[in-house]
Amino acid sequence: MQTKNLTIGQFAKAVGVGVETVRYYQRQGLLAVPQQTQGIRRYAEPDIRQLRFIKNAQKAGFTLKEIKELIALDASADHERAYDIASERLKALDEHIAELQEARNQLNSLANECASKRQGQCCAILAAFEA
Amino acid sequence: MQTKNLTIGQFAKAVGVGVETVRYYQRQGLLAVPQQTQGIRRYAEPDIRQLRFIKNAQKAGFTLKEIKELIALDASADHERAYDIASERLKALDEHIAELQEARNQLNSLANECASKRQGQCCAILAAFEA
DNA sequence: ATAAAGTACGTACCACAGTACGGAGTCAAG
DNA sequence: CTTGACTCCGTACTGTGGTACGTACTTTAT
Repeated sequence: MQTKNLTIGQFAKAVGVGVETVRYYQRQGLLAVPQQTQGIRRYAEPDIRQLRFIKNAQKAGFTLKEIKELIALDASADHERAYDIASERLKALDEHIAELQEARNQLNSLANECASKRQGQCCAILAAFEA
Repeated sequence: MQTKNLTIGQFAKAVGVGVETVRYYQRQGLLAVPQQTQGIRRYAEPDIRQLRFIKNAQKAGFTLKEIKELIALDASADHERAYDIASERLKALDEHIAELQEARNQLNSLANECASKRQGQCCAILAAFEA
């Protein structure tokens, strides 16, 4: 048997989330709630793929709400809309990355400055944000 | 007069935040609460620099709690600790950027894939996250 | 056969970073 | 000298993404 063999605990562990998170996603309508057999639900491959999808989309910066929309789109095969959403997210992602890059560089030069003149009453890190 | 001339509304506007945000930061101990004259507080340059500092640090990914610590460090001149915090944040920032970069590239190739074969029942975006 | 571990479900709670609201006071312009 | 805009203050509420808790039931190992 390779289908419907996982309990919620094994299922959650397989994807690296907590049991409560699985239940939370189910409540939010992000994850299908499988039929229960004698009061216990069983999870299988499709469920794992679904949960992984959620986690991957989350990494790409989608909110759970957006992910829910994506899932709905999957069902309705609204290709156009999915593309639009992805493009939008891509743009936002690029902007966000650029911002972080900027912040990173700023912080980096501050830290270097601080490291080099390890004597003054500094502190460049604290002072320079104020500029 | 160029000192203590701004009301909270002008002050907030000068830095691009809401009045309620200013008050929130004051409650959180991130922003000094100036003396009030006849019931109205007045803000000046140092306050603006302080608020800008908070906003800049936030852009670098510091939480308000961490920013509060940084401010306290500024007062105590704990140079060492500030450097450590900055280094830590820098590392986290690099990791975060790498993650986003990864997610971005994945999402990008999905979107391209989707755009090129604009006919199949696709949808690569939705399908490929599942892989 | 019983104890420990796991599950289902509902409700409550958490951190984070604000945002909104209501009442009372103040200040500036007409 | 009143109207409207702004301020102060406290408390409450929001959204996001979970986490925890208690009760009842089931399953698994001993």
